[in-house]
Amino acid sequence: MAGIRDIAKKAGVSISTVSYALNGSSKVTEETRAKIKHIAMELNYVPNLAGRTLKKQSTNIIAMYVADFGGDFYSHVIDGVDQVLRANHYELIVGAGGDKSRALIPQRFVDGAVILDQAFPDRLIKSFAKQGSKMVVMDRELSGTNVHKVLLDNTKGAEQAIRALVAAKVDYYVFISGPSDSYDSQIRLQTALASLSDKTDAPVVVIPSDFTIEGGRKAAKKISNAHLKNVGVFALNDELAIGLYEALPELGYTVGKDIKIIGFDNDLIGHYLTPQLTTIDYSKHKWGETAAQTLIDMIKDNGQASNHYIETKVIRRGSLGEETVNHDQDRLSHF
Amino acid sequence: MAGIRDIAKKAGVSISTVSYALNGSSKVTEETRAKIKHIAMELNYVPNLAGRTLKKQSTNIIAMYVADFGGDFYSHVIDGVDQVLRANHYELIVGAGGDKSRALIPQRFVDGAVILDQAFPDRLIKSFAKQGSKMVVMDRELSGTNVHKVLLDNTKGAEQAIRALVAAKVDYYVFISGPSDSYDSQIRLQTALASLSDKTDAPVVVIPSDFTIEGGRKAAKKISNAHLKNVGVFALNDELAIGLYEALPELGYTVGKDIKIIGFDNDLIGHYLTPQLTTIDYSKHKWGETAAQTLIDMIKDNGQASNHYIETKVIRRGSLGEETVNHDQDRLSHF
DNA sequence: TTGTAAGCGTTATCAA
DNA sequence: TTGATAACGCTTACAA
Repeated sequence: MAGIRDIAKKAGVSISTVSYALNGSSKVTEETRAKIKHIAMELNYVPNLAGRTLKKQSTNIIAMYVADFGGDFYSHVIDGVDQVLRANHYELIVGAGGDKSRALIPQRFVDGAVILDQAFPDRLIKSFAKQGSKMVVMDRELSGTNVHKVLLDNTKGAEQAIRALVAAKVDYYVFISGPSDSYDSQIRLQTALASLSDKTDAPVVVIPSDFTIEGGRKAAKKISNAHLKNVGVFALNDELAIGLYEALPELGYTVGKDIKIIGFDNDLIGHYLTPQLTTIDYSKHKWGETAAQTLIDMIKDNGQASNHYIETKVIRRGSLGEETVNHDQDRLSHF
Repeated sequence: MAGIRDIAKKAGVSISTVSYALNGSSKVTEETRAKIKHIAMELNYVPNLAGRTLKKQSTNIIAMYVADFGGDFYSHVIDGVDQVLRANHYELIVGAGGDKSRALIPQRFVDGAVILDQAFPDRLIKSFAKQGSKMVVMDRELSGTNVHKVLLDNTKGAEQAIRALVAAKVDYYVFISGPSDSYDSQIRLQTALASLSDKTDAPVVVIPSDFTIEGGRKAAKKISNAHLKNVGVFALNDELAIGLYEALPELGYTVGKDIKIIGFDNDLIGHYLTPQLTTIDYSKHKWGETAAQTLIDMIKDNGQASNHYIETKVIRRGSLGEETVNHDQDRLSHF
């Protein structure tokens, strides 16, 4: 492992000259710089990040934390984050969850963090912030010094979902929720309940679930057991809706006819279901971009940073019944 | 940012005592240790990783590089990697692609790397290996000092696919390939061609493509333009097959009837297509586990490390025609 | 233009 | 059992 000293020795100069030459300082002859660069190349020199970090107290690396890598979701968000960071000369690493990788933040191995992982405790975020680490959260109501939030506009999204569902003229309503500690689930459910009671007196059943396909299957059984017909379901995410699609046929329901479904997230799979799933869409990519930009603003400390909300819109497809479908917008809707 | 010196000062001891106390050395009274730990906690002390790394020359962090985070694929592989690393007290970070994050390897920011990204140049891997970095590759034929490979058994998988396709009794064969620089694609295509010519003299058309859904759509048009009927398609990955499913109906084809399709990868979406997609499956999770274990063996240098191949199997579903389907094994097949 | 030397936060050797 | 100190690889102020 060649270091700066090896280069210095071989070039017959001091280590500071090497450092200057390699870091593009103008204090050095183009001639010596050339010589030094040549030798560095020969020796396969790579600067040791630990040494540099120790001195500079910054790494230009940003960490992002996600709950998992599954499904057609995180990839777009991460991509958005990555793109903006790259344009600003930051490097992105993604934490695969777990306690130890979270420690990279206070350990100063990263200059900042983007958090989209409900399992990342509020307590830790607050404590890191107090110690001066900059963070952007995408999954909770939390902001203050060193923490900003960039959230999905769950409220608007849930309202749009309810409006679409009410327009489908059903007799009963069912809301299937996510885990109780999910911020998204809480807001969507709360808004949906309020919004529905504004519009109709029809009965609504809430089925607590967990945002998984399996949860959707179980919910289907509950709906069937309650003998509900002509029912409108707001599945608070698309995975639940997928589970419904899997279980409903054998329970004697036909999606789009005696059961109308709207989801949330515009998961790619919804496009392949029959009938296609009506859902609430938003730009995952832009969400990521905005989060990254906010973090950069915080780090550069130019006073630009602020909290943000990401817009939602309805993707109308067959699951609410044929009459409401609009096929045109479909193909491009995943981004 | 409290450091080890702050603690020492406050405790009225030397910094070395603090270091010993915090690192569980037996050279220190339980009493002083308790006192020091208490103060450390009070000051929100977190060891600075750069300082520690500089001294210890290892971080216990492993990097994994993937091409992207999309689809129902990487999550399982990453999960397998993560699980094994965690059990061995290593931390996983995932590189979102891009030049700079690759530099983390020679910079000794990480103790080793798992590479599943065709865009990561061979040249770099070899050069890093020469400088002493340990790596496991999952996407190419490359091994030697400091590099081992853990590969999918593409050969066996392709043979299985061809055997299944031939059994479906078609008149023509079409192979749709991935990008020409993809190792997986190369092996699958090469094996498929050899295997088919062993079994039949029926004509085979090779359509070069790119492993994307869009690529599959385009391939469908080519098949239609060639006026092929009763054709058996080996889509070298499932995304291509999905593209076929999207485009074929409007071209007058019915999957499972006049066109039989087999894919590769067992993507989750294949389960939701009509008819369900027959495909080649393998344990993505185990693949990741094996790669991680191999890397750990290399780092611990216990002579255990070796190259590995991951087994494949056929998931029979409707796309080869009804008679070959076996529904039982389906639900559990994603893992 | 180049060299000397201090210092970043930690660990580990040696002496007390 | 504890403390003083060198060392890790690099950057940078200051001296030459």
